[in-house]
Amino acid sequence: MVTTPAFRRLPRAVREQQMLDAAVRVFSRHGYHGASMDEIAEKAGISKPMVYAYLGTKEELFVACLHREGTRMMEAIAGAAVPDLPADERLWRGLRAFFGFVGAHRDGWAVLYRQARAERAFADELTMMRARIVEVVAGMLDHALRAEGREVAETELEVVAYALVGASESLADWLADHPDADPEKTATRMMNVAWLGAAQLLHGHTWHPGMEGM
Amino acid sequence: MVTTPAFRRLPRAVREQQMLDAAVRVFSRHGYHGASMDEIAEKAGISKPMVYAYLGTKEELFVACLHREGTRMMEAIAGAAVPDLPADERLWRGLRAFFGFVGAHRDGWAVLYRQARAERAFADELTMMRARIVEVVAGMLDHALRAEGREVAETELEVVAYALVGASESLADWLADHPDADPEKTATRMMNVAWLGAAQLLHGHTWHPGMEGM
DNA sequence: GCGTAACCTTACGTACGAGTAGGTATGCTC
DNA sequence: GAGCATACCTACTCGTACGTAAGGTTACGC
Repeated sequence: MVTTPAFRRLPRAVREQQMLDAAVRVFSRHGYHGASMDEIAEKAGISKPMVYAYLGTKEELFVACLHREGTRMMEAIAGAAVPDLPADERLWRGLRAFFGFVGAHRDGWAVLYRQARAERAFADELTMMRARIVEVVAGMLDHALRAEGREVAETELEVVAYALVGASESLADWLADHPDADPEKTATRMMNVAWLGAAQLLHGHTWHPGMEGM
Repeated sequence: MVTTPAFRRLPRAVREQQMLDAAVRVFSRHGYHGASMDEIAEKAGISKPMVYAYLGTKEELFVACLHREGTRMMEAIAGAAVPDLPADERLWRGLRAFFGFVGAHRDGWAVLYRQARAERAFADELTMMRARIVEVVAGMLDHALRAEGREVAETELEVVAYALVGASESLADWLADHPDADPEKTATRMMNVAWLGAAQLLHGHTWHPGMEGM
């Protein structure tokens, strides 16, 4: 008696994606520690040893999730913020893509990101990803500055870029916690804070202690 | 034979503080889950049942840490940002106090910010604390706006405030990871981004889609 | 049609860490 | 200096979940 098995065998590449899908869902629901490999396997419709065979330990699995989702996000942003455009146009498109992505993956990306920050083991991975974005933003600012004949120390630039990226991350977090919020509007608000502040810097205005009330 | 005991008995209040000190250190080093009650007890120079007797379960212990560090931070900020000063002066003093606190209590900050965010169980506590800060910042902006006869929707204000708070948190995170960085300088940089951007808003300049390159 | 390799499973070892039972010493009060 | 409350300890239970050993099943090459 040959019963057609409910779930056919599938090639490795397909299963891996199913596992990653399940892992992202479970990790984002229960957190890194709260998630169990058993549940991930179950949600992926597969047994636990397969997960270990394909994606390795829990830690490696989480890194794989982080990597896939992070790459997707980077691609979404890179695809939108094409070079050879004015800096503000690029920034705007980049922000819109970023918030669009986060808005579309509320359960996935934002939560995964939050988890990664808490664990020392993933700090490096995270730092590298953020560094790439900060570099891009700093590059935009630098480009715009040079176009106006100004120049700013690299560290200075980096810290400002870091602040802008941080503000975006926080708004992304806020977005993830407010399901009915509009990503587009959020991006506009971020653009207001970022660009108006940056524009001031571009025009040589800086604030320093002792000039309060001016 | 009466050997003087190496560690004398201490009143409850003192031991509780020692336990909290140890807990903050351990939590910030290994994360909420990575930390073990045994290690916390050991670092506090006491045995585990005492921790349970005084501060309760692991979760309650963490909340106690969160509460103490959070209160300290709030007090540091509130003590600096006195009312009845111009908005920018208040913002500057608040920022300086904030970054000063983080610089001096890097462990406490790590617990508050990185660990508490990851765990759903502590999200509420965190959200409330942040909400209080956002409210204060939004109040500053609102005050400054009214002084100039302008008015902005409350939601708008809140999101901008949220972005500024987020940027500060990120820079604080950066500060925590760079032991040789100067809190004062970091505060100045944050002030630049925040206040120059906000000043633009105050003067009625806003950015909106479609005005790129202007 | 048959072997081989890849796919997939059940069932387990094991370690770690939260929380507790029950007992000992110390200092304070009268 | 007896009694009592409080500080404190050693040594244990027990659940949970990571990671694995060893064996069954399907597809595919030849």
